[in-house]
Amino acid sequence: MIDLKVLRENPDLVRASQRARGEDVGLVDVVLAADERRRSLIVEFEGLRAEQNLLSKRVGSATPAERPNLLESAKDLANAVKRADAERGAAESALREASNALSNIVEAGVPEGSEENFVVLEHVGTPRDFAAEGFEPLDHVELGKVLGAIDTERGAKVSGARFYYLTGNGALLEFALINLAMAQAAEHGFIPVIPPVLVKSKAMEGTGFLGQAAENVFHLEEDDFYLVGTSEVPLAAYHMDEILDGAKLPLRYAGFSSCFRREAGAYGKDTRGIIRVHQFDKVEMFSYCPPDEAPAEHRRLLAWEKEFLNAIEVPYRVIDVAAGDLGSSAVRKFDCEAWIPTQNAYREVTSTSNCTEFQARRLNIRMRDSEGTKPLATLNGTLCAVPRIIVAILENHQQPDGSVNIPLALRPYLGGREKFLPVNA
RNA sequence: GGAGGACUCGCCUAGUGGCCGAUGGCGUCGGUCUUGAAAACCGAUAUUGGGAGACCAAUCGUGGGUUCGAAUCCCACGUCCUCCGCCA
Repeated sequence: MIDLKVLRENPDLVRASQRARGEDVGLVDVVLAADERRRSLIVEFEGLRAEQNLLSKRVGSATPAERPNLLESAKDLANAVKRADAERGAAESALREASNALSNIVEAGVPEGSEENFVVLEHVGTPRDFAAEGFEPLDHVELGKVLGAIDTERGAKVSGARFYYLTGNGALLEFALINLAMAQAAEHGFIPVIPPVLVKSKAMEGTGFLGQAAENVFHLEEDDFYLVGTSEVPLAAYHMDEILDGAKLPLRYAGFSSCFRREAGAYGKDTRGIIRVHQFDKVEMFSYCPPDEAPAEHRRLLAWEKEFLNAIEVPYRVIDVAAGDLGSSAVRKFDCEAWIPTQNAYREVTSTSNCTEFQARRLNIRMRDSEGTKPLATLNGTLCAVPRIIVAILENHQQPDGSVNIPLALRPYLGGREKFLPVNA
């Protein structure tokens, strides 16, 4: 939810933001009207209520003789108060609904346009020249088979499309990646967290995933639970309804969890392999910080993402995502895209978003400092989304004999091994 | 699953229909005293909304209800605790 004060004082800013996102600009006026109506109904209700409070006090101290008359008018007033209260309540929910539909106000400098209008900020590393090395690289599905690491066929047999088993080397590689990521996070002061992956609607809604992203969320009808698509959700909701001590910010958490995504609207996209799957594990960074520090914190999260990608030694580029491709909570988003040789393309492996006070307002999370209490900023960033990182490692570090070199940083977590070797079928 | 009990301001707690936005203690902050600190003493110390403001309104787990008036009475739900059963 955006700041209604900003909306009232500078509606054009919000209109421009909606336009940049390609979202409904007219919503701004709907929200303004709802806000207007709500405030006038509050004034009406409170006036009546104050009158009633006075009258009630007089009833208490009235003599038996004057009591019946007072009670008579008090009764009328009580009805009027009840009516006004109901109208006020309705106006408040109308405003909430309308303002919840508004996306966060995009940061100045975000590229205009939609998905394809991103701006490349930098390239890190150089893709290998497999032709020069004299062999044709295998894709991660084939490598996964050769190494006994990924079993997509049995994943499909047991659970359907977009499911897979990580086996042997694949499973060990996941554990190593998680350990490396958590070690890095802890070193930088993140508190490691293993959160619940089933959450109530309040958590899902407050994080902003029940709006435009709702179709990608698994919902357990019978128990009214939602399966999280990222530990961002339970990490953001962790401090729901709390006031945090400003002196202890930024507060940083690194959450490890399974993530579940319906991938609706992705029919036919990335159907091969484990680039786009319904279930995967991920280490996610999450930060609560003062609003004025949010842009700097955003850059720090990006730097930590790069640190991890540097450690696994794959070429990647960093992009500044265009306004039309931002989530509703985010004002700006940087993605890191790893080079995938067999696709001859950079593919998203991490993503970091600055959500400013948008989520905090919805989740009722505030900070207290010398200036009082106010909403704080929340930011998130991927540290390690396991399957995509596995794809990047296997494809980029493969050797002509089908083996895969293990990046130096991962070796301590794999018993010192230097490479994954093909297994006999 | 069954039976009881609890839920009040950062923490603990008083409060059974109007004198209660709410007592007291702890903690925190400010002051007096002190070379400094501690102790003692004095004072301050919830949140939200409306209003330019004096102020006004709301909030005692949540939502309903009774009443002129609810922290207080009634109903439902939630959370936690204890006991019993069941499962491991």
